[in-house]
Amino acid sequence: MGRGKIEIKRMENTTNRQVTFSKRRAGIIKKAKELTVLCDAHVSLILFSSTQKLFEYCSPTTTMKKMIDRYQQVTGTNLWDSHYESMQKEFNMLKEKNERLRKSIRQRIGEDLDELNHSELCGLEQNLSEALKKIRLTLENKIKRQIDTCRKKIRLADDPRNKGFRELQEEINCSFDGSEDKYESMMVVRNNDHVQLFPVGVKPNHPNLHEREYGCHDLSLG
Amino acid sequence: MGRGKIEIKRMENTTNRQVTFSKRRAGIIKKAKELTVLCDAHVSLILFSSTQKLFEYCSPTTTMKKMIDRYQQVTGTNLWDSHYESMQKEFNMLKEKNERLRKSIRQRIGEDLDELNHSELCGLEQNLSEALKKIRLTLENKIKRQIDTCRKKIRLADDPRNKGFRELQEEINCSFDGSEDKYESMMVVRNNDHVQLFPVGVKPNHPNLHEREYGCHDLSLG
DNA sequence: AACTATTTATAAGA
DNA sequence: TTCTTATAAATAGTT
Repeated sequence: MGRGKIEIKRMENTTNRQVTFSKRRAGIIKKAKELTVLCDAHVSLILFSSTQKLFEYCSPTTTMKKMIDRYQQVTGTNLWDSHYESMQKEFNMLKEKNERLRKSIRQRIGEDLDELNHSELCGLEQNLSEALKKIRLTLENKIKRQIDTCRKKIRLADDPRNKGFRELQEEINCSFDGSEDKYESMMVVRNNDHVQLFPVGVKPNHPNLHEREYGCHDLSLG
Repeated sequence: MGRGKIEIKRMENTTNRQVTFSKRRAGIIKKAKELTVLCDAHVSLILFSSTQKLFEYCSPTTTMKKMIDRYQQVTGTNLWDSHYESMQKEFNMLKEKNERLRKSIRQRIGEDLDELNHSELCGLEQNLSEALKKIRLTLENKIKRQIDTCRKKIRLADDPRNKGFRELQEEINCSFDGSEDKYESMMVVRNNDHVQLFPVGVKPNHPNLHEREYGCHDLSLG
């Protein structure tokens, strides 16, 4: 049914194959709908294109699950059990992966180091060193940007041509105890190539405060 | 397509309905076959007539079970939910946890740092610093112990009261290029409070060797 | 189940 | 992709 007759065999031209799939997919789904309505039938249709895209139709009088349940009942095949098995497998794999990730983090915290041999310890040391460099750089850049912004505002405020000094000052305070970062001020201590940053704020400055804070966000391994 | 046009609504005449079901059933199954072959698609079709009779088609390149498994994988709907609801929940929780662990590791490698606010960055910095201290301490202790062991053995070997010098010497070599640690010797470079260790061995000493080795063990997040 | 007038689906082209 | 249209295919009503 078309301009010419075609042989029913795999269409070699990819574009053609995809276009034909689109058209015939629409056709078969229409047929399924008509069959449902005209003949009071229950129809479920699952299609995967050659590009692995999913299309489906299911009579509105039923659901995919009901159709499959019924299919099993009639055919006697039990699809659930084998599915349960495969799910169990996936589950265990995920668990293993999870354990490996936890172990990696524990080692990155400095625990369970005895299990590593020398070469692995060296690798870990190097890896953490580099990470630390990146983190300190990020931190430093962040501070620098904020200090710059601050300076600009102060310069603006100090300029005698500018009126509304009070309002500007308030703005500065606003942006400084930052809704974004929740700290008020920062102490930067530089020793060798190492920058240490201490937030100075109204919050009680427990020595392990940061660790616990970070922990809250990302180390809750439970 | 027929002697007359029909309206798409339930056919009231039972005989007619059943005849039409037969004809259209054959039609839709033929379409499913053609779609399979022409477009290299995977098709599964389940039909229940109004008399509850089952008919089915499945592309010969797959099976009903595979189609259903794939269907739920793609849709995420879990047809088996009612059977294995609790397992599904656990599975999803595990998946989420997994994602959080990965993110934590990425940050500990120095990636995705922009997502952290200042306080979190400080915490991470402190956390890594401390971990690094522990790792370096462990590494140093390991070396020290090995050097001590070595010294003892040499002292023993040098003692003129001891016979079998050659055997002892071999034992020393054995424990030194260690089945455990797979390196032959170590260079310890101390600068400030920072100890850097360079394995000196027969293996080609690529600058990123450790990182890659460690990566093999613990950073394979896939 | 077979026939056939018609409708419908669609292949190729725009 | 979407529309057009000539033609093939499906099928409703009939036998």
